[in-house]
Amino acid sequence: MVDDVFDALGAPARRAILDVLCLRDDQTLFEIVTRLVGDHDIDLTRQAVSQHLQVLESAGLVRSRRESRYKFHTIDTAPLHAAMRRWLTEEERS
Amino acid sequence: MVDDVFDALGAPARRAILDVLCLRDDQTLFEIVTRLVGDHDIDLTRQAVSQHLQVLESAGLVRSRRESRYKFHTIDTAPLHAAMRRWLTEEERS
DNA sequence: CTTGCATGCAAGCCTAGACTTGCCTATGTT
DNA sequence: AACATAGGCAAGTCTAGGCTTGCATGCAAG
Repeated sequence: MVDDVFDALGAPARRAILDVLCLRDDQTLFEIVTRLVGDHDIDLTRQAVSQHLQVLESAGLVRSRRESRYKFHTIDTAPLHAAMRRWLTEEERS
Repeated sequence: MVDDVFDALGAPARRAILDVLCLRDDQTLFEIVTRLVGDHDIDLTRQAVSQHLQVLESAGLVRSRRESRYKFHTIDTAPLHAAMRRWLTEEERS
């Protein structure tokens, strides 16, 4: 579970997707692609971003909600907190 | 810089190395290899572990100290703290 | 000074996974 | 009905990097 989080964060493209989702919740696949190209100079196809979102979702870092033909994606930082405690000392875990 | 940290954490073997270094500081390459094989069922050659240590060191997650023919490795969690703040909200950064 | 131990360097192999291409489904619009 | 939009699926390509192999270096002990 924690390993999935670090594997997901291993790809720069997925970190950029989290950056995009961090600024605004409930974004569709097309919105994310548009912002990646426009704001991050990352030129990926829609399918590539879709696959990255699947990885992020199965790692628990992204939650999605289907609404008619749209699918809205939202970041979930909870798994991040759990993952980071792995190498912290006792007092650092606060 | 922060990207280097996440790239370094992307490989399971490197996370296991950090696990080993987390339990005890100032371990040599051979000690780390021995503990990986014994405690983590990770069977890597000395050279593989050495290369992983270089990646971890250039990411700032491991500091090393040379003493005659031994090289001692120590974990440094400071870059972790900086990296984790990337997707946290304002109040979460505490 | 030879032998053994701890590590470094360089080159090649080889697989995981990042990315694309092409086609398909579903929903909304006209 | 046709058409456009939002997304999914599956198969193939191709490169980064994880890992190995072989040799070199540096230090210590006998």
